[in-house]
Amino acid sequence: MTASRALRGVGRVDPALVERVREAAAALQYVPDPAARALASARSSSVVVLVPSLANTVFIDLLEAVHEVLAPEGYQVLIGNTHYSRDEEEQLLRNYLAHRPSGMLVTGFERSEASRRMIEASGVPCVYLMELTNAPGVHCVGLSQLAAGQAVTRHLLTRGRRRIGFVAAQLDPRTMQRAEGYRRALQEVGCYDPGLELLSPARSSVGLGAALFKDYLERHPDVDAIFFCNDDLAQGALLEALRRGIRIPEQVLIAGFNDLDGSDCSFPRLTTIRTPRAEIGRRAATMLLQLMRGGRVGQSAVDVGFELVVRESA
Amino acid sequence: MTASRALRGVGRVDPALVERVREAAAALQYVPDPAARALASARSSSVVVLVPSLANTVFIDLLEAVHEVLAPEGYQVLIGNTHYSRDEEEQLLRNYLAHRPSGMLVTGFERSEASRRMIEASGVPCVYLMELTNAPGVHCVGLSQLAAGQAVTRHLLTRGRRRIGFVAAQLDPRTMQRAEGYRRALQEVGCYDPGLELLSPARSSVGLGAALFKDYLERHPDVDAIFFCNDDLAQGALLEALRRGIRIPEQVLIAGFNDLDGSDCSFPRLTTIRTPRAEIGRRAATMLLQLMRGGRVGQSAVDVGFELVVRESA
DNA sequence: TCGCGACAGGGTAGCGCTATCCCAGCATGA
DNA sequence: TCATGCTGGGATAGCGCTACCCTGTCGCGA
Repeated sequence: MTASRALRGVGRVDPALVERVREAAAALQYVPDPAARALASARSSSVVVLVPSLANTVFIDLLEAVHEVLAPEGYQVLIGNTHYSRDEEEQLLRNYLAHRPSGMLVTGFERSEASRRMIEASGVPCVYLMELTNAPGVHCVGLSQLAAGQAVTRHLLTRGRRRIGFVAAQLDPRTMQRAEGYRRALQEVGCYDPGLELLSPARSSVGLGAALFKDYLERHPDVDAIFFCNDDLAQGALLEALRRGIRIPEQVLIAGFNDLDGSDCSFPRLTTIRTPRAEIGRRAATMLLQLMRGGRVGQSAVDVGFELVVRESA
Repeated sequence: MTASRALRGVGRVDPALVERVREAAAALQYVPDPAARALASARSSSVVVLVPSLANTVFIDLLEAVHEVLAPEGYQVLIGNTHYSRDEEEQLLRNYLAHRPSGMLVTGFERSEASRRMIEASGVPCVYLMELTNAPGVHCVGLSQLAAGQAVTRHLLTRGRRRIGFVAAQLDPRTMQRAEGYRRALQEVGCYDPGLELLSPARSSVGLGAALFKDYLERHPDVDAIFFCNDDLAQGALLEALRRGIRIPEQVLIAGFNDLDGSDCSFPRLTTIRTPRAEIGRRAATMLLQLMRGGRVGQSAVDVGFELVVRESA
């Protein structure tokens, strides 16, 4: 029992004894059995992180930051990929909660009622990622996707454009919030035209961006600016424009979202929103750490903001 | 005990009883405790996968495929990111092996002696990914990176080019094997010039590709073809060429590696090697499944091959 | 001197499963 | 008839930790 306490650094053990126990453990190459630990304490040292995709580097950056904060504290990060599916998320939750994680980080607020109940009933501390809410007692770190979408659209408006399109894929909740920001910005100046929205449920990719851009121009030859919900789509559009001899930004302004790899050297360079996903990961993990230790956190909703990066494409 | 057997589907239990147990479990919302299971059986239902990076989508595709095979069999996939570091890999192995995984999938063969010994001593079935060896008793699924590098270079030679450069970043073992393929192909025709290799240890990215391409042209204005070790670098080079008015493929042929997202619609479209990483994941997971069940596998080294995809850039 | 609390250290009893042995019942063949 | 083996089902004893409680010692104030 004393050895257990010494190694875990809990309770009061003579520092000299702690040292001796450490040495003995090292000499014996002793490594605690996490299964036995979890069984005895009804709590594992793992933290579950649920993200909707690994193909979008936004979540890779986020996971990286989470790992950087939690690994040194001795937590195991379990990555769950929901593939943007409520059913898969529910399945993952069922599986992972059986492991009695110490904490959870989950993306967004939209999920099945069963998932919601499982999170609630588990009593496991949980921090929500990417989006914000002011519901009391809900811990979250994110940014207003709506405000960011609005900012992009307003920027396009300040450039004098009025026929501004919105092209999206994947159609996850955050994309739809950006769409809402786009709508509001245009409604404010009386320029909103629902016909200028193109929403594709397909998986986002550079190739899809090129294809959607081509379709879009055929349907709306008069468009003078397009806001793509993610940079990969916008990058594809820039390439397609190049191929078809459409001058960007002269003929059409192009804006993206997320500032992904390559957006700073595309041709032309892409105007976009830089989302601080590493900071989201870091702050969410730090907040979770406080919750897991039973502490109260100062601010339960942290807005990390966003940055409009104006480059040549708009 | 009978209930345990019924739910796990092992041993001989009357089918009618199995059904009754299932129903009772469902009614009670019973979920087995994985910690207790692991403690009692000295084996967890998790499989560890070690990859060197999540930023390279090659590994995302691979993980996806692995998950698709193992999840339905009831295995938990634990993702470990070694960040191309031997020390981190060693740390991860130490941590993960304590969980007594049922199996492991690890990338490549180059690792610290301590890591090698841990894998050996653990007795956990292990399949190596991405590369090939004909060492007996070693299970691996991959492709000859050397042959692939050679194929790209030979293709550039068939296009009549002789001053062929090689530009690489990250410099992981697989990149160096591609470099070796490049060298051999050129040596075969007496065109090898070590001065035409540019090896950067920096993290691979589109932006880096653009920067390296610029540097490279300044140092080697006479180069007539460049083989980039990864598509992101090559995509960056294409963009930089566009910016500087360098005509691809007329002035310089550009070839990449991996056929990543966007390479099929870059300007010009990128000639590259398509690596079947999803197949690697699938076959490695399937092989591991056999090993975990104690079965022998037919072929211990599976070569999934590669495909030269000839597009406009070369 | 004594009572009391603080403190370091340790004993005991599980946590929820499964490996292993055991047993009753039945069919089989010599 | 009985030894034999097979089959389905169950009893028992841990797996390696930690929560909880207990003991002995020491310092301090009354």
